[in-house]
Amino acid sequence: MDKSILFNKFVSFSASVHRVTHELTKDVKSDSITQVQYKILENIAISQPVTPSEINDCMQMSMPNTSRELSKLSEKNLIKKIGDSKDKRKQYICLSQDGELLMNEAFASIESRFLERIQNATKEDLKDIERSIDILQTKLFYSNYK
Amino acid sequence: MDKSILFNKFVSFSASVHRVTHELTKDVKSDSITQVQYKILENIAISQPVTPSEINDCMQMSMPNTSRELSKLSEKNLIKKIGDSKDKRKQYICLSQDGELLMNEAFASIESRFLERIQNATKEDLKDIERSIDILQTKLFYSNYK
DNA sequence: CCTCTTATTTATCATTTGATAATCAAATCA
DNA sequence: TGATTTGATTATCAAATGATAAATAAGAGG
Repeated sequence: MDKSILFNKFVSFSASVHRVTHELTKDVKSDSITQVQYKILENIAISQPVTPSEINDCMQMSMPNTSRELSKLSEKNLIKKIGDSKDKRKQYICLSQDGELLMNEAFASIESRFLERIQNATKEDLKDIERSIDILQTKLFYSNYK
Repeated sequence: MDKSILFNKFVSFSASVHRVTHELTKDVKSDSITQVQYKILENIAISQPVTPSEINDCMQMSMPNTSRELSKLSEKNLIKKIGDSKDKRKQYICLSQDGELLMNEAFASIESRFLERIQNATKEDLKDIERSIDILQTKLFYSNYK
């Protein structure tokens, strides 16, 4: 098996994934927040509660910038900060009610576009898609760190 | 088949793809260019020659901004602009020698990280991966427009 | 030839993002 | 206790990006 060919397929495949996800998520974010802020909210939504440092690591930005964006999200009442009772330096970030609402809407809109995209797929196709996702997720796009 | 479950898998899958490609491509770009400029070069590298408008569509930016970034790449001698002999409004963009060099280095570095990632995969795994990519590319991450 | 459209560029602007240094307060540790 | 480390914030700055209006210049169609 020629791994170079596989690499080429990988390159064009990930380009496709990026293009399609961009298409699906285009304009779903409310105009009141920026792209990074939306990404942060997404991050929080998926794994809340999180500490600013964790967000920081995932998003690969610097602490001062993370902090700044979190403040902005806080001002907009989209997140809540909850102090750790043990270690008073730490905080836990959750979505506020408004934040939950915003993200639910966003996800709903993405899901409906997704369903549109697979509307013509047969039962067989869907099975294939599911299996393929599972395979790639475990064998190629796995995570190194816990 | 529950399409909602599939949607959830899709969400976590595309997050994985983004994370992994980010890992593979992290720091491969030379410091002399910005992130967008690198993306544009990637785009050109894959489908040269391209017109500014085409880049524009793929990258989903506005023409004035595309034009600006192309000029910058031109100043840095990373691309060449070739006029269309028929339609003098059109141009074709290619990588210059320096540009080719830069992108070859980048791709080589990405490829070596990619190979590392699949180094423990068996022949069977590789076959599975390849088939899965093909399936997803045609059935899920297909392109709508030509 | 005159208009209309297309492909691109120039100029300008506000906003977002990234990076750095300095500060603060709480925890840890010697 | 005093020094150091950790988690987070504030302030500031330069650079990158995005958006808009306006200009240019060449095709296309009547």
